[in-house]
Parts: sequence; C-alpha cells; structure tokens
Amino acid sequence: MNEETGLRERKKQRTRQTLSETAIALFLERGFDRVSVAEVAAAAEVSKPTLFRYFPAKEDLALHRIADHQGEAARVVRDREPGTAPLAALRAHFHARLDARDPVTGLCDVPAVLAFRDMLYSTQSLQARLVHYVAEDERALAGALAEAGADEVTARLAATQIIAVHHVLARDNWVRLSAGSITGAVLAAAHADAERAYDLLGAGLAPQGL
Amino acid sequence: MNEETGLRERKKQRTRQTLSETAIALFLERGFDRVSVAEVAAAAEVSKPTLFRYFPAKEDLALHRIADHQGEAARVVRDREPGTAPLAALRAHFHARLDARDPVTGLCDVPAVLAFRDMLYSTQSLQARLVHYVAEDERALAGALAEAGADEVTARLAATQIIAVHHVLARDNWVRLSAGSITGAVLAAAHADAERAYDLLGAGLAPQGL
DNA sequence: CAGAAAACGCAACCGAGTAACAAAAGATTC
DNA sequence: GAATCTTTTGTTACTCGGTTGCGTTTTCTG
Repeated sequence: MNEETGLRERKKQRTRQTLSETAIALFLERGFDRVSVAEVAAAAEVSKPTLFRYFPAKEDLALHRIADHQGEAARVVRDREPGTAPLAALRAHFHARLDARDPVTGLCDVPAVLAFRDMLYSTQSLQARLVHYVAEDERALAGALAEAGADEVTARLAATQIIAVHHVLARDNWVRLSAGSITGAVLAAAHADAERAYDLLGAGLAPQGL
Repeated sequence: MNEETGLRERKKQRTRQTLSETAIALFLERGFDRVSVAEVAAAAEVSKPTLFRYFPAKEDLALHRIADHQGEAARVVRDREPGTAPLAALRAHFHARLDARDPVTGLCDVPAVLAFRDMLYSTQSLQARLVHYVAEDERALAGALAEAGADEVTARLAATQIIAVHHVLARDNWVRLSAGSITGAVLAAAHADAERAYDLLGAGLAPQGL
C-alpha cells in the first residue's frame, strides 16, 4: 500500500509522460491522422508493443490528459457547502473556472491549448473515443446527485443534462476563440451563456416558450 | 430528377440490403467483434473493397438502420399542431412511440430487436460510432427549435438535453427488458420515467431540490 | 549475490480500410 | 443490334492500428 515505490515505478511514470508528450507534440504539428503510432513509439524510443502497454489505444495518447479532470462535476457536488443546492454549486464553479480560463471551459487562448482543442474537434476518432470518458463523468455525477437526495432516475437524467450542457458551452467558447483572443466581450458572452444554460437547467425549458 | 431509375440502381439497392442483412445476421449470431468484414463480404458474395464502397466503416453495416430514424425529433417539432409547445409535442410523441413498442424507445421485446440492442450497448466501437449519428440528430432538433422561436444558444442547449434524455430513457427501458418481457408493470414504469424526464425538461431541476 | 517478477524488444501476425488497375456490366448512341 | 462510354466490380497489394509469443534485460526481494 506504499505510494512512493522505487525506481521501477518512477521509470514507468517517466516513460508514460514522455510517450504522451512526444505524441501530442507530433499530433499538434502534423495532425492526429497523419502521425502513425510507430512514429510516436520511435520518437519516444520504445517499441510499439510497449506503447500499447501504456496506452490502450492511439487516441488515449492524446486524451489521457482529459482523464485528469474526470469526475470534476461529481467532486464539486460532493464538496459543496452545506445548504447549497448541487446546481448552484456547479453554476458557481463553472463561472469560477471561466474566470480562471480553465481549458475545460473552452475559454483558454493559450496557443497550445487552442491547438489541442482544434485537433480534438476536427478528428473523428478522438470525438468517438471521448464518449467513453464522458460516460464515466456522467455516472460519477449521477452518483453524487443521488447522494444529494435525488432519486435514481432523476439523478441520471440530471447528470446527463448537466454534462451535455457543459460540453455545449465549452464548444461555443472554443468557437469564439477560434475567431480571436479573449476580450472583455468574449468573456462577458461566455458568462452570459453559462447563466442562460444554468437557468435552463434550473427552471426548465417551459419558461422559454418551449 | 427521376426516382425510378433503371436496373443499375435497383441492383445497388439490393446489394446494399443484402450486405447489411447478412452482416447483422452474422453479428447477432457471433458478436460484432468476432466477425470480420472479409467474412461479411464473402457471405454477401462481394469483394471487400465493394463492401466499403457501400458502407464507409464496419460499424455502419449495423448502424445504418438507426440512420432511418434520424431527425425524428426535429420532424416532430416541425410537424406539431399549431399552438402546441415543442416540448409538449415531443412528450406526446414519445408516449405514443412507447405504446407502439417502437424500438427507438428501447421498449420492444421482439427477440431480434432486443439482441440488436444488446450488441449495441456491449460493443464499444458501435457506441463510439453512434456519436456521429447523435450529433446530427441534435443539430436537426436545434434547428427546429430555433424555428420555433428559441434563440440560437437556447435551441442548441435544449436540443442537447432532449436528445440526451431520450437515450437515457431508451437505455433504461432496455435494462428492464433484459430482465424479462414486457408486462403491464414495465410499460407503466416506462411511461412514468418518461413523465418524470419531461417534467424535468420542462420545469427544470430546481423543483427537485437540485 | 541468487532467483523471482516485472518490463521490454523483436518478429510475426490479424483485421480494418485504401489505392491502382484491369475486367465486366449497364447505359447510350447511331 | 453493334460500338462506345460510363459506372461498378474484383484482384492484388499495401498501410496502419493493435496483439501475441517468446526470449532478454532490468528491477525488486531475500
């Protein structure tokens, strides 16, 4: 049960990191589909089977970063101040991440992050693989909402809606940034959309005439 | 602009159908991953390149049926009775499809349909490919909602929520059927969940204490 | 230091998907 | 109805993602 194991574990961590970093560098440089795993393996100085011992699929070389943020929504709900509604906590958190230009909100104009986003949205196989990560996120959030008192069906429905909405917001923000850097207007629009989205989630579609 | 073209077109239709049918039969019999496209091509008596001229990917051999239902939600919204809210039309339509045991609702215990559903949910690559079809569905619905008077952002957010909810409902119904055939209780539960889901969509998460 | 266990490289392999080119079959024109 | 043009097809061969088997190296354990 020791966390700090020896040399072997450190080497594995390093190999993993090297692999992912060189892969992403190559992907951003030439495009995901125009880089073969053999090239990545060669550039990272490991064999092809070894690469696949670290990452189950080519897509995971690029996506495993996303996994770091997995379960974030669930965590926000679980760690909210007592007396706060889950949705209120999520709303506040999203606005805060927006102000922090967190990449998960799509509102981050650091060139490398932006390029990564471009790749993500323009590569079919990455989109496809992303589904797996999203599903995990939904399940975690549904669990947290159930703990918060919602019955099971409601929790699953709500979790799905919330996660889906987050992705729409992130994508819209990315579209905004594709046309230029972050300005006051962009930031304001992002916040406004988030407000609208959370109003929709909280009060439903009916008040909108839908 | 003539719809009824000659022999060539008919042959193409037939080849396409044969291909898809023999493929699905093999998939249901032995599992999607344990059938190679070469086998499908051989069974349908065409060459492998020809197979791929008809279906861009192996997954589409199984999924192109789903494509027939594509844009259904958008259609329901567009064809609704004047004076009806989009959400009300969708709710009524979903209940109707439930009563009709439409496969899209997940509530269909015809063995072949059930087996197809099993395959769909247990095969990663099919799930991944499905994303593409779902995205198209969302865009279509968003368009219809925008026509119905919603502003663009709201339309996209609402469309995403609605489509996502449909999938949760369908999956839950499939889970119910995996444990047995359709009974009165199952049907009632399916309707109840649909009610709950549309209440959530219409009135939001706040009234649920979320 | 010896031996177990883990990680690695190599080579060969499978299956999905594509390219090139030639052969066949349907459509078209006279 | 033959000649021709166009579309579709089969064959072969290839690329690339991913896996397997096996022998070798490296690290951990005592």
